[in-house]
Amino acid sequence: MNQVPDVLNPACDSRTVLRHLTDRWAPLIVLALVPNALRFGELRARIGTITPKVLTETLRSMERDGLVVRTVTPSSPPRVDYELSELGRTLTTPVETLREWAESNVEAVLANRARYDCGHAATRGRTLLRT
Amino acid sequence: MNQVPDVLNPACDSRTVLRHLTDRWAPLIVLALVPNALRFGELRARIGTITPKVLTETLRSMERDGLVVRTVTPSSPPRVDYELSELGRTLTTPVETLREWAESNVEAVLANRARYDCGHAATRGRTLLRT
DNA sequence: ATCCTTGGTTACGTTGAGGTATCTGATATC
DNA sequence: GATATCAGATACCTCAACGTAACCAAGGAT
Repeated sequence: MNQVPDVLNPACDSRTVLRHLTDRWAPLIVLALVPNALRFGELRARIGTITPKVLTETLRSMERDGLVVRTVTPSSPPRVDYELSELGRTLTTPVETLREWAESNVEAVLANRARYDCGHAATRGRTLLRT
Repeated sequence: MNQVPDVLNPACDSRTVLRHLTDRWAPLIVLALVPNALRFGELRARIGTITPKVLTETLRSMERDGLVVRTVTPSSPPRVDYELSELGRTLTTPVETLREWAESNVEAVLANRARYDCGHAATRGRTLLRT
């Protein structure tokens, strides 16, 4: 359909894929699954603040996209493992790159915010550049 | 405060930074500004579907984080240019990496979705594995 | 005079992602 | 029996993000 996918083209499906990758929890799930497969409960604990409902939803949609493989072991208490698919594993680099940026630039960003908030309490509203 | 920033730690600020990077429009704005600075209207046209309100909001918060520099030229019709800051430019690689993933895997993802939707229309609801 | 343009602002309405709370089904253990 | 475990399901609610529509100020062009 589209000759060359282009995220900057609003009609291109790649934009929805990008959006999906940048869902609130998807990057964290990918990061959590990079080292090894995890069970539902482990994944939940690893991420810390996600609710079971949202975790299920996000995992389902990632499974649908073929990023994650869900394996059910029908034992006495059921056991369900989630792991990155082959395609999902190719996300490792992009997501890790993002993670590294975030982690190594938190301080800078927080400092910028503080400076901005401070400076704009004074110059209130109008963009200076007088004359 | 935090010794080692870790996105997988719910309390770590790096998580909010990551979340901010994955705002709906932020990645697209970064991508649009990589080649060169753009005026408000150009940026809007480049992205295609963003409303002025949301564009303003997103640009303001990116300016606050020190990712984008806003330059006002008080001419007759006002002129405002937006460009990536030095810090913002360091986002080029992470975001481009994500973009490339999205663009080169759209087809695969769409195919996976189709297969999933098809296979699960039949097996409806219950996880098979009968007996 | 009036219109056009640029880069917004403001007030308002909507929606869907995400959260909360409670429940289930199958075993297994106490 | 009673209770715990695991992996969710379900109903319901909230809120912040996002969208829509209208408006504005200043100067230049017509």
